[in-house]
Amino acid sequence: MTRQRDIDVPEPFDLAATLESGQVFRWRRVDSGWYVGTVGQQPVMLRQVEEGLSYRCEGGAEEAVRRALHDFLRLEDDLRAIYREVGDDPRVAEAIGRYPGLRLLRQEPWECLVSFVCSSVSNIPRISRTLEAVTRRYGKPMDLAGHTLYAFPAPEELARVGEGELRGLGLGFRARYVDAIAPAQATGIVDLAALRRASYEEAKAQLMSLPGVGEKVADCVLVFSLDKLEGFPVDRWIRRCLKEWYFQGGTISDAALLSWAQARWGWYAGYVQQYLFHDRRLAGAGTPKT
DNA sequence: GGTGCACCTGTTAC
DNA sequence: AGTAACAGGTGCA
Repeated sequence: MTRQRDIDVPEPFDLAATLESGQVFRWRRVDSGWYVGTVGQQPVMLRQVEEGLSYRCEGGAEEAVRRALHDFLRLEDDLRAIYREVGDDPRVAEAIGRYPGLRLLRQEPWECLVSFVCSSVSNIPRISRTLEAVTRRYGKPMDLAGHTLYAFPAPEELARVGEGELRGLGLGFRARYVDAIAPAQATGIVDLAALRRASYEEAKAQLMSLPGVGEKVADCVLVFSLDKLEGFPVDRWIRRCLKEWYFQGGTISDAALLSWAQARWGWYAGYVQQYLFHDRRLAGAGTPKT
């Protein structure tokens, strides 16, 4: 039996911008403002309403889901305070002004890791499609209010699949990485949960020891799932807009851009990156080539 | 430490 | 219609 509840959320809050800003790839909009996805292993529906946020879940799970949502949506983050800290930068202020209420999410580290390994030289629609294919094929199916969704397969489950089959699902050259990372997780070579308590540098070094995980993917996993908000993923879009806005289009390495951004924005770097990325991507301001 | 290239594959641009 | 360029990068010479 599906139950519906409401939850208070801090202002500002924008569910659509948050779920559609390229942090998560398996949430989908269904009808009349409702989104369906999973939080933890639970199927959940979310809809923003005037008074806050409504959620639907399986009866009996209401309280657990409420707590999980608080975690997932990072409701403890005070966006107004963050805006005060970084809003003195006109470019950042502009992006904030266009998407007030866009929040970082606190994702399940394993799914987040696989997602961003699969993101390299790809695009959001394709990432969504291939992750959806993987979960349909190997994830446990669940039903909520007539919608079928799938749990993200555990490392042990993906470890049994094999590279060839992953390629068949559309992962391309990324299949080799996932095929190597899954057994490493399954056997505990890297303990993602423990990385939450490690320093940014230590956690990043461990992530980058995995095949298919470089600076950029590591920072995505750190910001989106491991509470390291000082991470600052430098992708094509960010590289381009930073060079253009702050370096007069000059030559500067990704490593230098990263240090510069972290020195400038500190713990808020992850938030700034997400606003700049989302804004730049939707603005479609020219196609970056390097 | 920097540069150049290959890597899958679906879209989009000429 | 055919082809090239491009996409939330990474690994390796």
